[in-house]
Amino acid sequence: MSKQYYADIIIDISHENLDKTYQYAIPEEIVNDAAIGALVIVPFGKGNRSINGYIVGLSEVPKISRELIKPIIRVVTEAPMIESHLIYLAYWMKETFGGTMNDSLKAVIPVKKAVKIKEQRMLQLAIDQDQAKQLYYEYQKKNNKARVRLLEALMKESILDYDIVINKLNISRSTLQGLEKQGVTKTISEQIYRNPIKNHFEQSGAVSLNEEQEIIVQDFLQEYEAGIRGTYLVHGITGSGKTEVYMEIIARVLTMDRQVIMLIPEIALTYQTVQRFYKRFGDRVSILNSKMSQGERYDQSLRAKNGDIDIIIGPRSALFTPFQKLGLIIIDEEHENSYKSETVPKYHAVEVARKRAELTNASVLLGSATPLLESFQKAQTGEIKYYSLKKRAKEAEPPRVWIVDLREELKKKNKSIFSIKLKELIADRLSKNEQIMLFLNRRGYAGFVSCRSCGYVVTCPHCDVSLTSHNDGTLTCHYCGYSEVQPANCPKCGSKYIAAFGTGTQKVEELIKKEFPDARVLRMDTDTTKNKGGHEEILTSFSQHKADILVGTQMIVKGHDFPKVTLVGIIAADLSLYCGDFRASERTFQLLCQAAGRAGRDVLPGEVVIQTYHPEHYSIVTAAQGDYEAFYKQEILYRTLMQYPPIAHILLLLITSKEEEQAANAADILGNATKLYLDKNDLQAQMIGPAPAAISKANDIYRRVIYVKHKDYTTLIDIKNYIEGYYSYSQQFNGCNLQFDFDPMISY
DNA sequence: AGCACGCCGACT
DNA sequence: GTCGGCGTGCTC
Repeated sequence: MSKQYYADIIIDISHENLDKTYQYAIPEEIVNDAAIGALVIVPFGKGNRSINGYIVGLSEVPKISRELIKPIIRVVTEAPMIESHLIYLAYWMKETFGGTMNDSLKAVIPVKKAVKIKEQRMLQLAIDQDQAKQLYYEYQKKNNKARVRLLEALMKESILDYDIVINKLNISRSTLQGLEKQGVTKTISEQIYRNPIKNHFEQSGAVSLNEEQEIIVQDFLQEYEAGIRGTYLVHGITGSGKTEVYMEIIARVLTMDRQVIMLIPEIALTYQTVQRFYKRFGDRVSILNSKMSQGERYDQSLRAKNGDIDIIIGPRSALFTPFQKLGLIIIDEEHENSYKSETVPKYHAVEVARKRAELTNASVLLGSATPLLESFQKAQTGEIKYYSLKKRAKEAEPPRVWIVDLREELKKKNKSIFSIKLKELIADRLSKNEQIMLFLNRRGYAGFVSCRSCGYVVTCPHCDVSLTSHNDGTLTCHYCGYSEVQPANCPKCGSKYIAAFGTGTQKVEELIKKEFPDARVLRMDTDTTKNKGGHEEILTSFSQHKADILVGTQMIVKGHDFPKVTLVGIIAADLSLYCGDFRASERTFQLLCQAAGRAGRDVLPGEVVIQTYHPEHYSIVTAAQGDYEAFYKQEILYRTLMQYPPIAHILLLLITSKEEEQAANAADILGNATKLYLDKNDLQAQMIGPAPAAISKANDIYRRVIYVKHKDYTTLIDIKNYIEGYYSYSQQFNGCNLQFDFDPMISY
């Protein structure tokens, strides 16, 4: 007799109580078909009624007593469903990026709870008032308390919300069922799709492409129509018209009866972008964004599944839109950090997109002005196909870039945060009535408060970070939101010389107002964009020239075109350069390129001032020249030397616990286990740690990290699997949490 | 969601 | 006793 296998199955009934897995036995004759993701029919409940389910896990061990486990009736092999694809994708994500199957399923399958929100169920009388009255007395006589309660309510209000009836009126489902069967009441469920797009746009046809764009479109489509599928990278400088290329390609893919997912960074999901797509593709397009309710998101995925739409535009999560005939996934600005998930499984959208495309015979199109080093390297080796767009679509001249050495400024006795050059150019633009953007790289450097006599820094009592000072005299923690009043005296030495240091956006705004009292200044940061439309509001009023200067962080350099901006000032370019992260140079380069790209988008020529203490650093020099390839050559050298991604790969283990000792112990144990595993298997991997994380405490939770470096990603996955197994079988990690991150994009 | 079990008042 | 209404809890 051969071995008995078991399958974990999620039941295809939309109900919270059933939102878990059940174990079924796999009959021997269907073992080969019972793969993860497969649609199966299983007996369920007391009456063993046949119900659809999906296999989400396989094992050889029964989790409950064997007698209770029923066998699977059959595997449905005829029609592979999108659900099967997505569940398999979830399984692949779990294996590749770590975490449980549950974590992965949550990322991939829209929340089941949303079904309730979507289905606005109402309860109505199925009989007229007179009959109702009669029944009412009858029930009263029979002392049917629940029925009396319900009828009373229904006679007063002819239509009631189903949930209110159950919860507020305390009517159980069995009561309702009885009445429904007798034809006293009826439930009506309306499925109202919430189409997030309210306005109707005028349709517009194809646009004319320039030669560069045309070549890319033709080449891509030629391969596509020949049935070739792959990954493509469009490397196009800012303003080179990548979006037009996408639209042409999308239009053609649609005519071939395939559907399209287009990912864009949340921050770029502006009215402008969406509008362009609606104009071109009408109501076959839908969008997904974080401001939408769960119900709205669920609706979109349902519309996609039913084939009511062909294009979905959205952030990372749109990757899992259940299109039946997916033909193309586009990832715009593929270098953006937001494409990496911050929660388990910590996947990167580019990798998952390539996997999903592989499963559904689709192509992937990546676009960026500053591609991920990973992607560009793959383009170099030919693993993905490379296209470049070098011309600015509007024939605008590239901006003139000035690198200002801040050390020289000090020598010239200029103590202001604005260099002489920058001040001169600001004054010039103000006089010409043109606009200016001042960009501040805020990372870990927003006005922390320290004592000038003893050096004490005010830190968050719950997190291992310094507090940030705000104009209203409070100090806030950006990790947990903790806030306190700024002390007048140093809590440690009592000195009154305690003040905010560093340059926050507020500070820059203040200083600008001092230097140029007549300039109208707008500030954009997390403070001013807190309320709903804050973001859009500020950008709109700036584009309408209601202000001369826009001061802000990262967010001002992404998306949005401002034709009248002819000067971009980068206050301190190297703030992101030495943050102890192997991607620091790459990120600095990206930010500088983006910021520079904001200047002179239209006919007016633009200028950029980069202020830095490291004018000779290659990421600053190459960014000033707008030379990606030069940057790449330097950076890949560094990555090779240090064995960093994409040359080698990194597996990060994050161990957290409310107790510092527990976290430390667990990290030590896992460190030893890892070391043993590496030695035993003779793996030439490098292990760093265990050590406290850079942010060693966040929200009162202590954090330890272990890094493992190795040439092969697959080896790291093996290591992860081993540690994951070790961790889950061992009892000694109570109160701890373990997370994995491959080739991290953020510092821990 | 669907089903059964057990409690309770009412009726024969 | 027994029947029907009603609430609750479980489903591999």
